[in-house]
Amino acid sequence: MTPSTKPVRVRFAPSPTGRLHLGGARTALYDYLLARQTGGTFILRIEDIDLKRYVPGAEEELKQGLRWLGLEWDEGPDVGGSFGPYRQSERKEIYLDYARQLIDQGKAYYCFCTPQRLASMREQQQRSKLPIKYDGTCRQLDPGKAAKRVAAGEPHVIRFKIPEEGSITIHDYLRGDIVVENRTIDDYILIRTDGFALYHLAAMVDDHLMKISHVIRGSEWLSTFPLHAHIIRAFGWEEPIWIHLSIFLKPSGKGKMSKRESAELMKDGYSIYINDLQGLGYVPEAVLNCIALMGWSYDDHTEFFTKEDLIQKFSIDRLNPAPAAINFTKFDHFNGLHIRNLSIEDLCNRVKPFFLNAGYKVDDQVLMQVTPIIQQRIATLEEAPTMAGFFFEEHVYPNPQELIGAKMTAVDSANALRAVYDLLSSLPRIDTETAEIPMRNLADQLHLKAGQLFGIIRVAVTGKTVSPPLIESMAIIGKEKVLERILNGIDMLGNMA
RNA sequence: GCCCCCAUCGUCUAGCGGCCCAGGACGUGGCCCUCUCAAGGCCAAAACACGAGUUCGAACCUCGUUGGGGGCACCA
Repeated sequence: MTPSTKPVRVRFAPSPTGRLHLGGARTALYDYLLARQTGGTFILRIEDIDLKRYVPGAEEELKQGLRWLGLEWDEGPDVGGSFGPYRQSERKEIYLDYARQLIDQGKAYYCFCTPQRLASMREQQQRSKLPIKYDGTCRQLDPGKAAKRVAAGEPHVIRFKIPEEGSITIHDYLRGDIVVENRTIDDYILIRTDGFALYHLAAMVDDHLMKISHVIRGSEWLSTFPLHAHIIRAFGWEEPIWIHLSIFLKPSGKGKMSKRESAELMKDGYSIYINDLQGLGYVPEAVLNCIALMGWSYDDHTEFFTKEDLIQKFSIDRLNPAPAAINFTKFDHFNGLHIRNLSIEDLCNRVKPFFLNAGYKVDDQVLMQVTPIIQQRIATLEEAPTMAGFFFEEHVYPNPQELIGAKMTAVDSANALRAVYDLLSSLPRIDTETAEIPMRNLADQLHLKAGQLFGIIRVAVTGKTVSPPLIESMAIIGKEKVLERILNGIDMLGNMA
């Protein structure tokens, strides 16, 4: 059994400096699932302490993405909660207070080294192939004297004092114990010259104050994990359960997803950004299903999951720490599965904007009839207009060459179409019941294969060589328009002969 | 360069010492169904990175090598 049958408090803590991508969404999803299945709390915290990196609109996009995926947060911006504020930019003083506590206890110290000095120090270390690390100059300073320099207004930062000797054992839920020598850990800066905290302090303080029980984050934090544990232990706080998720690799499996790689993907109609996925015709159900499976599995064969399934079946015990490459073709497949899992009405609503966007005037009555016959033929919603746009068009413009049946001449084809016209116009209406058998019989009479005959009609009526089932399509288009299009096809063939 | 993490089909993964000459899924190839395209069904090719060790027995445990990844900021 999962150890988390008690209600958890988990947080998704993105910095609003970039867009919400699949990796972030997956972290948020796991947070959400854990919270929902234990009756716990899912918190959204905006990590925007660094105002210099503020990106307008990023927070909004982030929230939109989460909402689109259906990952509603219980505490955070817009919804409040009793552990706020939930934006780090509004918590500056809190962090300063805690940093000063560490100073008082001798667990942190003031540092007056200038950025220039640090840069040249690093350069030298790099040249001598030494580990790159603060050299500890200000660590030796007398605390009293340092305090006086601070009081006098000398620019300074606050650094955490890592013990010189020994090692620290930290525990990641997926990897077990990790032992790190203290001498390899840097005396990281906690508070900058401008008084703002850095992530390392801010996140630990917030997690503690917000009573976070499980920290789920990317494995890029693994290298500063020992520092974080040191900070928490310096305060004497209880540690959360740490779960470091693997990162997402590019589809090739070689290297992490980069900006450049994303641009390449966009050309193929794929994107790692949640807000793009919506426009590309992906349904949130499929996105959730896919990212859930990147690093988590239920058993050796079950792969289709709805959000409710996931809430019920997710378990951190079945998480996999190995990095994973995104497989977009599988993404398409899952999107198809979830599209087929939708009710007709639901699918109508989702597909409509894509028809509108493609410039079609959508008749809702027609759409209701069209949707069932395209449901199993589209992998993304975006494919709907190209597949079925002709249903909403007044006229259709076939390629004359395609009007000629397989192994037939233009004259043969025109004759066949004429016969079809006579047949169909004699019917009270055109649908599978009334037209299927007569049409097949006609093909026989003309010594044609059904496929040959149907092919010609298909091109004349839909304008395309590939379409939903012919007779069902004609039933939707209606007798009048069908006959009109067939006449037009006969004309086109006549002009060719 | 230093620190840390990871390692099963092309990709996502199951496997936690004998059930595995390794199971599922996507993709690929073939067949069936079929008015085109799909969907669906069936079949096939396709992997335990390498080397030592532990053990009666290793994909599973240990060590090393190799490969991949992350980090080394007054970013998060």
